[in-house]
Formats: sequence, C-alpha cells, structure tokens
Amino acid sequence: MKQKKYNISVEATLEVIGGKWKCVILCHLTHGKKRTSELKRLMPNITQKMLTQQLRELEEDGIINRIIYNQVPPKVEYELSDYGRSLQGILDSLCAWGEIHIERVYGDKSEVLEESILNE
Amino acid sequence: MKQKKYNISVEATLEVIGGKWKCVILCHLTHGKKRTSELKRLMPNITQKMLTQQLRELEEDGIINRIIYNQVPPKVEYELSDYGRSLQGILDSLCAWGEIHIERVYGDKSEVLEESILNE
DNA sequence: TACTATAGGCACTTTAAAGTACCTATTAAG
DNA sequence: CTTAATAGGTACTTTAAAGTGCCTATAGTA
Repeated sequence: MKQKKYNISVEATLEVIGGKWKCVILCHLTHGKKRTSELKRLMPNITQKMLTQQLRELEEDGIINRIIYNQVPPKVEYELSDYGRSLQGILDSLCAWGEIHIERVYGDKSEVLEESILNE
Repeated sequence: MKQKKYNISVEATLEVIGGKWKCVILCHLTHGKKRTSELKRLMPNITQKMLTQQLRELEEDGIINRIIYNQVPPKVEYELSDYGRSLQGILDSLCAWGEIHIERVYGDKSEVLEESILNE
C-alpha cells in the first residue's frame, strides 16, 4: 500500500474509476449482475484482455464482486459490491449528462448512439 | 464534427471530462474563477503545456469560459460556463467520494492529502 | 474424433497521453 | 539594458494505456 499524495480528493476517485473502460463497465453493472460474456457483448470494442484487467482492478478496489459458478463451460458473474453501490448516483449522473451532451452537440441522439443500446 | 458512435452515453461524458487532468481543473473551478497561474499553483504536478491544452479543450466543448484582460503582463481567467455548471453536482460528488475512499483505504486522510489543500 | 462454448493467462506491439525543453511577446522596474 | 512576470506556442521524447495474437482447461455434442 504505497502512500500516495493527492493534491485534491478527486484524484483518488479517478484512480479507482478513471481510464477508458471502468465507468462503462460500472454503468452496465448498475443495471444488475452481468456475466463476462454479457459485458463483452455490451461493449463490442473492448478486448478480452482489457475487460478482464479492468474487472480485476475494480474487484481489488472493492467496487465489484466476482461470483464464480462451478460449471463447465465456466460461468462468472460480476456485480456492484455494497461499496460500489456508493458510486451509483455518480454513475447515473454521468450517463444522464452524456445523453444531454449528445443531444446538445448532435441534436438527435439516435444518430450517435448504437441502436443496440437505444432499445434497452 | 465527426459523427462518433457511442455504445453507451457515458462514453460521451468521458470524452469531455476524461483524462488525467480535466476533472481536477473543473473541481478547482467549481470554487470560482481562477487565473492560469492560480490553477498552476493548485496543481503543482501539471505542466504548462497540459494545463493550456486541457483548458483549450474544455473551452472548445463549452464547459469553461476564458476571460482575457488586456494587460501586461497578461491576465487570463477561467470559469465554469453555464453549461459547465451542469456538471457541478457530478464534480462535487466525485470529490466527496474521493474523500470517503481515502478514509476507507488510508484511515486518516491527512496522511495522503497534501497539507496545502487541507486548509482551504 | 473434432469442435464449441466460456473465462482467462501471457508475451509482445502499437498508439495515445503526457512530459520535457526551449521559444515567443510585452511592459515595468532596477 | 537586463531581468521579472504572465500566458502561451511548438517540436520532440517518454511512458503508460490499450490492443493483438496465441495459449490453456473442460464437458458436452455432432
């Protein structure tokens, strides 16, 4: 546990949910438990490696739980932990702001949001 | 204006406030207008180049206003725009969560937050 | 027997983000 | 006539983030 020094508390938040994928993963998990393959399908552009890597880090930080079913082929589910759920409000706001921003910039969100997510 | 495709709306948000510095800059601006040199002092580890670059991008996205005073030596101030203020709630929550997280991980926040910011 | 599905490991490469170093302009003060 | 202060530009380099390709295990099915 290296003693980092932060100049402002938001830096600590960014260490946990920063980067290209973590917020996206977490936003999906706000809608409930998800299997690895479901997450992969929801994020067509993420690579297997990045998905696993980000999930590991979120688990290490206590944000998500990893649920392993003893089956073949393997089944693993991820869900927000209790602690992770303390981010729910932020995640919801981030998604909501994104929608507002898309409408502001592009007018019609259906032009920039993949259909797959429009009807969900 | 390239028509990006997002798989989830939060990706649009991250395009605007993602990266290492933007949230930090914006959090400082939630406390009011700041000169370039003030921002630099508040973020001892940011380089001149990154500061200017991030400020330019935030301005382009309509999040902040740049106020130029016709003086020598130059004086420039930055403030949240009306649109930027729609992020205020998110920014406050991100800071608040960071404090909670620091206390959870390190116990005492005075050990990881630079003194300069503790008494502000 | 070969192939599928699922979750993931690992070495290596690429790309994008960030950092470094050095440059500009202007005016006042010493 | 040199220096300080402020805000910023730009070419180049470094580093960290992300991506690619190929590998594993296992039980069931065609």
